[in-house]
This record gives sequence, structure tokens and C-alpha cells, in this order.
Amino acid sequence: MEPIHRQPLALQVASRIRDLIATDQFPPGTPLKEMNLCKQLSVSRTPLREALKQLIAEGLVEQIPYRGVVVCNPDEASIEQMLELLGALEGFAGEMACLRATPEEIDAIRVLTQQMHETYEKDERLSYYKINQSIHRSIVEFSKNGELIRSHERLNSRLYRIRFLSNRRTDRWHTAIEEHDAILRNLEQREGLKLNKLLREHLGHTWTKVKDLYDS
Amino acid sequence: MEPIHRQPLALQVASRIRDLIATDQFPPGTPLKEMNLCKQLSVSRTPLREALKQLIAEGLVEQIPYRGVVVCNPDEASIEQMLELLGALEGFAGEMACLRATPEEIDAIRVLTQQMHETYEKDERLSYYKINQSIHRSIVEFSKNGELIRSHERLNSRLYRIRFLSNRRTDRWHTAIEEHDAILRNLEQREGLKLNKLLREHLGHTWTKVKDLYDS
DNA sequence: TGACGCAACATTGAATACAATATACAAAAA
DNA sequence: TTTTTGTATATTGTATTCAATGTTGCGTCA
Repeated sequence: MEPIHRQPLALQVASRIRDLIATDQFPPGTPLKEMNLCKQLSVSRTPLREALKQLIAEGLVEQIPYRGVVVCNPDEASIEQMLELLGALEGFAGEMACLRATPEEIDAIRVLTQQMHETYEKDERLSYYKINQSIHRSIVEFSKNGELIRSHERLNSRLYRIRFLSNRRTDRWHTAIEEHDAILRNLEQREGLKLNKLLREHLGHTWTKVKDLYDS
Repeated sequence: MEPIHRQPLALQVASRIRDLIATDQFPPGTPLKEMNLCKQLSVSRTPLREALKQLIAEGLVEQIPYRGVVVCNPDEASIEQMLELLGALEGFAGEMACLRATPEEIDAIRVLTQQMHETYEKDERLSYYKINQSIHRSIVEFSKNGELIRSHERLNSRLYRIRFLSNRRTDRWHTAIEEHDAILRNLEQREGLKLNKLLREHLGHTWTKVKDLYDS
């Protein structure tokens, strides 16, 4: 029988704040004052502070002793490094997925890639973005390495907002679409090393898009 | 001027407990009861609990609501996955280090490798272990990617204990020494792809050693 | 007028108090 | 004797209180 999963307040609070940051409702630099949040979320300071401790450990917010915590505002260099690491993680995951993914799982990627094409034709950016995320997350899952999956998940969530903004403002997704076709092909052919390289380059292109956003 | 770094109690408590786990004074499965730790460390429950929240986020301990937190006891599969990921991280770091390390930094690796040989000859296992760790940590640092460095640091600390135990009980370090020579050579020649492969394999061998430990 | 110092306030850090939940053990019923 | 159930106890989850530190603004003095 499926056990009941309890959710201590601190955990719920943490994921709520995480969402607020990802959706840009708490943009970078926002000071997270304990009493404000307590009132807004109707919890006392203890669980709130424990939730903040988690977010600090995740690198989503930073704390300055006796002066509070603020939403992190990573500079260009940090974002570049994060994307470089994300590329390494996804690349490696892809390589492992070539060894471990089942045919059914590869079918799933194929379907998602097809859907991606459709949203691209219809110019539905939000759907496009979400499908894109699904594809990348799926590839990582198919590596069957739980540690890798968790690391990727954490890092990706820190980049969620910036990638979302970048996606909204970049005009040409064409190269991204082509890259995704290539990714699918190499996964089908189980060309681990090529897929690794491809995914790393793919994330590299994301960086140039983000950079454009910053420079403008 | 160098700013003064404050150290809130919770942080100090967290690193203390981290050490206690790494040095096997709190072996896997140990229940971390709040009141006990409070008395032992002479702090109240609030900073202690905040410290535990950090360790939970790091994956060093796990929490079961209303039943407390215990030191994680990763099974063989988890350790294999952690080492696989660690290999991927170090491999990628090595590849980047080939692009970014200064000649002086490579000299430092050379010195460490030499020292490693000496401790090997003298059969000084503890020194050997620490120098080995230094080499790996240095290579990762020379990737000049802060995110990568932090990810590696966190994952490595979770494996510290198990690798330490494995090192104590494994008889032949000979292959490891040879591999380190090869690692140094490829770093000197800036053979990024080869170094990447080498480091991944190196960590793969660590896994076989750890596996022996488990099987015996 | 400007710089310094002091005081009042705001905010975080730490400790304690109270509530909710789990565990252990004993007593009663089958 | 075995099972069940209730109660006492221990432990964690949450709220509140107290202490330490940082910030702001006003007043004074050069």
C-alpha cells in the first residue's frame, strides 16, 4: 500500500518560495524579510527560516548575517559557468541514456520532439518552452542515475527564470529545433559520444542567447 | 580589503556534524536526536535544526517527519551512481583544466604527484589519501568554474568516508599510481579529451575497490 | 554647513515554551 | 497466552519570546 507522504511546513514553504523566484515574482535582489513572508504565507518564523536555510543550500538565495537574505542575482560569469556545468551534466546524461534508455523511452523523446515542431510552427512560445524542458529532463532521467538527475534538477531550477526570459525575447529558435532533431537522431542511433558533444554545444548556444539578453 | 566573515552558529554546527559523519564518528544509520546533539554541542535547538536542514539539502542525512533524522546509508547502487557522477564531473573538470590551467598550476599537480609517489613508497596511507584528494580537488579548481567546484565539493564530501575506508583496506594502489602519472602527462600535454576519459575510468576503478569492500 | 555621535527602531540570531505525533509498555479482553 | 488498546513518555514540529546586531535619522559641535 502506498504510504502517506507528510509534508512538514518548512518543505511546503520552501517549494512555494522556489516557485515565486522561478516565476519572477521575486526577481533577483528582492530582500526576503522574515516577518513579511510570515504574514504572507501565514506561518511562524521557525519553519520559514528553516525553508530559507534550504534555499540557501540550493544557491537560490544568499544570506548576509544580520542583514537578511536576498534572491541571488548571478552575474554573467556565474550564468556562463552554470550553463557550462549544465551542458556537462546533460551531455553525460545523454551518453548514459544511449546505453540505458529503453526503446519505449526513446519513442517518448520522439513524440516530444514532434510536439516541439508543432508548437514551433504555431509560434506558441510557452508550450515550446515547456516541451523543450521536458525533453531535456527526460534525457537526463533516462541516464538512470538518480544522483545525476537530482543534480541536474537543482541546477536547472536555478536557471529556469533566466532561460525563460531568454526564450521569450529571442526571435530565432530555428537552430534550436534543428539541434533537437540531431539530438533525437543520435539518441536513436545510440551514438553516445556524439550526443554528449551535441548536448554540450546545445547548452553553449543557450548561453549566447542569454548573453544577447544581457547585452541588450 | 578582505571583509570579515561571520559564522552564524548554524553554519558552525553544520560543519561540525559534517566532520563527525565524514570521520565515521557518526556512522550510517546513526539517529541524530536533537536534544542529545544540543547538549553535546552546547547549542539550543533552533540553530541545530537549521544546521540539520542544510545537511538534509546536501544529502548527507535524511529526515523522516516526526521520527527524526539519521545519517544516510547509501546502498551499493547509490554509491555506484555517485561515483559515476563524480567521474563525470572530474572528467569534465579535467577537460576544462587543460584549456584553463596555468603552467604554474600544472607544476603544482606535478609536485603533488611526486609527493604521492613518496608516500606510496613509504606506505603512508593517510598521507597518500590526503594527497590524492588534493590532486583531484586541484584539477577541479583549475577548471575555473565555481559551480563545478562547488558541486564536486558537495558530492565528494558525501563520498569521503566510503573512499577513506576503501583506501585503508585495499592492498594494491599500484594501478592508481600509474593512472595518476598518466593523468599528469595528459594535463601537461593539454590532452583534454583523453584526460576526461582517463579521469572517468579512474573513478570507475574506485568503484570496483569500494565494491570489493562491500562484498567482503 | 558638514561630520560625528547618540538614540530609537527594525531586523535577524538564538533560546524557550507549547503542540502534534510517534513509540513503548502495561493492562485488559479474547 | 496472545492480541489489542489505552496511557505515559519521548521526540519532533511550530510558535513565541528574548538578545544581539544593523540601520536610520536627528541633534550637536566644530
